[in-house]
Amino acid sequence: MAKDVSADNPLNEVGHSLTAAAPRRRLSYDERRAEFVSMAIEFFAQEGFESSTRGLARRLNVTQPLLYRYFPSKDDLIAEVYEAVYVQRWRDEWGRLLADRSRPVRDRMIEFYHAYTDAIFNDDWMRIFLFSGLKGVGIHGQYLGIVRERIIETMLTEMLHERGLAVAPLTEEEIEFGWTMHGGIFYYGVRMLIYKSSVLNNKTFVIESVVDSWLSQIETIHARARAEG
Amino acid sequence: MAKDVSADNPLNEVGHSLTAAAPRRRLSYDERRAEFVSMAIEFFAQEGFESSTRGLARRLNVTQPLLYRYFPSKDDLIAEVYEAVYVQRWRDEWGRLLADRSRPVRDRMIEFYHAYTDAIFNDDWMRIFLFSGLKGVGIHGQYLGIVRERIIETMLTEMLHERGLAVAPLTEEEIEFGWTMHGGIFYYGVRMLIYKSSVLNNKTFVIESVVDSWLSQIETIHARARAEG
DNA sequence: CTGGTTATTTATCGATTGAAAAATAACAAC
DNA sequence: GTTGTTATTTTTCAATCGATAAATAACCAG
Repeated sequence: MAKDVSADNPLNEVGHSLTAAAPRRRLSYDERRAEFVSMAIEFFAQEGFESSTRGLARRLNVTQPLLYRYFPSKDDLIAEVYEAVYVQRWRDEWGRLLADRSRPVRDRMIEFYHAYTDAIFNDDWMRIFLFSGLKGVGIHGQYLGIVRERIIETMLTEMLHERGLAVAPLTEEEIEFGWTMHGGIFYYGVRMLIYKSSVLNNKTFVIESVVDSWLSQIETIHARARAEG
Repeated sequence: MAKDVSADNPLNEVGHSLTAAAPRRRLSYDERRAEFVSMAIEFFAQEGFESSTRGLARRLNVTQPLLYRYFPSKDDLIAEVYEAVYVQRWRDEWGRLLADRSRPVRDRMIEFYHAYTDAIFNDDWMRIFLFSGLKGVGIHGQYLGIVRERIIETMLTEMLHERGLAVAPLTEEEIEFGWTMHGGIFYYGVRMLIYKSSVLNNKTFVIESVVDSWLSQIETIHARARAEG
């Protein structure tokens, strides 16, 4: 009987390893595991989390059952993908940057949004963020809580402080208005990376115009919210 | 041999039709078909398009092969779902409302966004919109083209006309700035319906503050874009 | 009631899925 | 080299997938 070269087999038709030319360096268990997670991020971001473990193994040039040596189940692997994307790519210095009162708030906000969008405006991050939202993954809510606390509320507090306005407590209206600024910038990334629309190739313009637009109105929001409070 | 009550079978354990109490009225082929599409919208929006035709049939209280009497394939059914959501829910009067020069532009924009969000701020629409974006479905790009043409560009043209400013041609910067307003409002719906965040329960506030914020800045954008041209 | 037509179910197919068990290959220590 | 350990593959399974064909049930016109 002819040898069954099945889809699970990472060898090519003549039976030579596809990686023979560059024999894989022997990695530690943890390094190999991290390598798998890293590739899984890219794979699931492109193909969706419903894609098969066989498809992932093919991309990794290994057989599908090998994945089960490193991860108990597909769901556990997916959980690690979320963790790697949401937790590991968050930079604590973003919060510190926004709170640095030696600089004008506008400068800080613009610099923050440049750094933040540098981190999230890529296929992997954007697609996994939307996938996880649609699937109701718990870590998603935590992430948005952190954005609110460390980004939205910090920007509001700093702006009100700079203008000598009453800060605490922030109103829900002010925070919601902060989210609309955040959403305006975020949606630019969605159109570019998810919908593949042809967008204006000028991120600086988008960030600055949204921030300036927001700054021009926040004082009115502030005053009205307190008056009606 | 005992009767096999499989998952495909819409009868319960004792063999009685689950709809026996309310015998289904005999519908025409087209009505029945529309009923299936309508339920499919809800089903796929909740479960994702990777969910099985058996799951859909279970919700419809019919057997899975019956779906293939009305739709040649799962992909064809999905295409009809997109059609129903994207095409049938679009209201041509939105464009006319925005172009009605007997009223102030701000009023028109706010009324439009109330009507538009009334149509799209629901689970079905929002989830299918995001699902289709992630899957790269073609109709998605068409839809965004229509939004740009009939909404974004119309609002810009009307606003510039009302203020006696040069209208044609609109610059890419002005249009991109229009998208940021749209995105700010859209993201409010995403947070509410996709991420299930607790948002401010005041859609009017969100619409009016975003529109006012945009109106306060658009003239600056306009002047700068023309100067740098 | 009878015959024909349409709607629906039953039964089944081959392909693919996540996962487990067992066999083998690669490597390190001695 | 020999031995023990780890990494990887081979083989296989039951469940589930989209889809087809055949059988049955419901309905309508005469």
